[in-house]
Amino acid sequence: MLDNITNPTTAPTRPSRKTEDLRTVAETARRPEHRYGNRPTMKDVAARAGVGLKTVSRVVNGEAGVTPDTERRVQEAIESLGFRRNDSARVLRKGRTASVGLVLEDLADPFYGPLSRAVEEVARAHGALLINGSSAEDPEREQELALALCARRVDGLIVIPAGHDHRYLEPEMKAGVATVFVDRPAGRIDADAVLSDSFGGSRAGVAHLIAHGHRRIGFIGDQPRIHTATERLRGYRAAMEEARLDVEDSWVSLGPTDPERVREAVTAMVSGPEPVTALFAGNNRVTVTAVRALAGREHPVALVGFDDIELADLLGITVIAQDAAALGRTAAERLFRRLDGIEEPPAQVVLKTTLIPRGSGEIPPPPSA
Amino acid sequence: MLDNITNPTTAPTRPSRKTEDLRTVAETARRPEHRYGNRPTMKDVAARAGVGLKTVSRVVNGEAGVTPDTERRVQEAIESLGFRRNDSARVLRKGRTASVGLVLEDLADPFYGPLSRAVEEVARAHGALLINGSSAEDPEREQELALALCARRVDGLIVIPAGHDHRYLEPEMKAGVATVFVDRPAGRIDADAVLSDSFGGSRAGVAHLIAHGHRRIGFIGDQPRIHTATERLRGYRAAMEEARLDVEDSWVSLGPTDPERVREAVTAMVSGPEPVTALFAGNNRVTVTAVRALAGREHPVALVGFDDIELADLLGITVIAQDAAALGRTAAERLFRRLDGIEEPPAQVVLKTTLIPRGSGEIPPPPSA
DNA sequence: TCCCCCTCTGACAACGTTGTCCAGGGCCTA
DNA sequence: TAGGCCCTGGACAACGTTGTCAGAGGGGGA
Repeated sequence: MLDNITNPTTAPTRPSRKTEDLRTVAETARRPEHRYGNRPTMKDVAARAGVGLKTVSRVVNGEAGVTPDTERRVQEAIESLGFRRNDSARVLRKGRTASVGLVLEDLADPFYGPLSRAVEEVARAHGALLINGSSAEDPEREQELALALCARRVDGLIVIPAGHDHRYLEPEMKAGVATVFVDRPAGRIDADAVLSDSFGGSRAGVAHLIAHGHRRIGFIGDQPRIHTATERLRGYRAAMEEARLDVEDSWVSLGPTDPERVREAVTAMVSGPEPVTALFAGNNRVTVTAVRALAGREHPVALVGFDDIELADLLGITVIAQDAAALGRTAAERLFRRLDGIEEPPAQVVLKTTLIPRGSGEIPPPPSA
Repeated sequence: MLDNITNPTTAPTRPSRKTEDLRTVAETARRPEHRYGNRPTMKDVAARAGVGLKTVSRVVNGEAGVTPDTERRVQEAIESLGFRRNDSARVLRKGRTASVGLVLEDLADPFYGPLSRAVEEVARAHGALLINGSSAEDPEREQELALALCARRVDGLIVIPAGHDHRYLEPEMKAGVATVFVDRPAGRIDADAVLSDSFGGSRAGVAHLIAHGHRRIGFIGDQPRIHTATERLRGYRAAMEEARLDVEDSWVSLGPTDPERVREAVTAMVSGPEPVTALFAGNNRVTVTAVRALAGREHPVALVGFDDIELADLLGITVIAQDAAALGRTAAERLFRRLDGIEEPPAQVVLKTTLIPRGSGEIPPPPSA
């Protein structure tokens, strides 16, 4: 898949007796035009400056032991040739790439933007670049991406898991790729993870609704194979149980979070003879669709959503906020501590969530209910 | 800056007469523990499988010319050693990295998430990975990032410029780094660019307000050194001029888009003896703050914002929408066409914007005005 | 004057992979 | 059975950089 590095349809090796001919072909093939566009190398710089290769290397890397005069000559040669060090070669030689990989679900999701940015900032502070890819919630794609990053020899990997089995990363981790999971724990391996308190947050949100008088509360969440989805459902059930409220099957809906599915689920729960009076939305996408679906209903339905959303303050949406940037930052810091050689057993860090009441969660149930 | 690839404080080269000693030191240093964690190489695989190096390479790359039996032996060796090809070395040898760089302003900005994702998808379709970095609107950081990416020998570069002088990229582009600018044009060099129609969109938005009866319209935009900011202001002025409306100095405010500054600007414009009756917001961040600042005012102020925003439909905010994903996709496609060797003169592609009326832009001015 | 040491410099190998080319063996044909 | 061809496999160099080490040159002390 991620494999089609140019395969420049090599000239058919038709045999020939004349070595000169072959030599010519070889020479031509050896320097295809787009090979780095024939960029100057340190060797070229050295030749131009009339110094040795290693001296150029020293200048480029600011190592000590070069006379000012020599350094100047080298610098001039660098300037005039437009030389730029080839970090690919450097990486090969040094064994560290100064880059980390981030596998997330969807870079376009407003939840992951700040997370990714936070990781990037920490990486930058450590002089590393960030390569990121979206798994689109597809375990196979997650694996493909993560392994491609390992093949690039990223120093570390931050993964927001789509799948539930990460044993495929074991050889990589053993080989020294620092790995931290975020937002969801790793499956079937022992690894660092940084999570939000989905269970606790959800329980608090549902308890909030119960405290405002609701007894019939619906839960709409993501697909059950996603860890946070089931954790949040667990929080919902826990809160209901603690209030000694039964949960009817029709009050719970897990599944894809596309608008159509969510809209249907919302409509089903708030209609009928015995509708729910409040909804708990399992993530930002669900919340958004729920708000749209509920807008303009005559009997307002209370709503609490997991994840904060831009403009939620203006719309008065009560949410359980998690700090995406903090997730990313914490994970990245842990990653770099590992890269700095600190040995600790793998651990899970759980970040607290915050209930932000803004109105939608404080709507009381209709008197009839 | 991006330079601190491990510098493993080399053992002080204290001179010694005993060559054996030095040899030992050298051997130890040659294989520092964390050098790829001593990963197996093709050589190791070859030894284990009892075949030649090149044969392993052939198997790994799925090249023809290996007997099924040999292939099986090699595969087994790969499995049992946990071998994974080192793409760093591959890249060095092949000259193409199958990766592209994306320099944007802020990955956490909801406008850039979809853009970045779109670039990623196109890259993925071409078997390339995406390295991205945020310039934080700092020209120096943009340059640092772009050049670091070039040093990594990315095949191509997509840049959302923060600065106005991109001559620093000329040697890179000459050396074959395909480069496409997005959202804003390149400065002082001739290069591909994919833009939204800031001028036209802004003009249409302001004309929309004028058509609804407004005569006193304010413009709040980003810093004047940002191309889109001045283009949108130009669109504002054009619309006003076409309607033969004078623009008072106090109606125009350009500057940083942090909430404090924007809030002050909004307040200043809508207060006083002769307030504006409508506002045009120069980008998503301004729009958001403007909506907050205007919320709860007794006399509603009309508002049109540049960039669509999540939930804007529910809040009834009229916007000039641009398609961030299309920007990214178009730019990436152009990039890969260049990488495929298509030679065309650099061109600017301008994508249309869409006016989406949702209410806030259709509020008439108060009768008194 | 000679020797030692220190500073600066460059030759060389190595990083792990792939492209080129050659060799050996099996098979087919004459 | 010999000759030629194809198929498979391997030796080797090269990609561009950095670490090691040795040599050249100069200065200072004995």
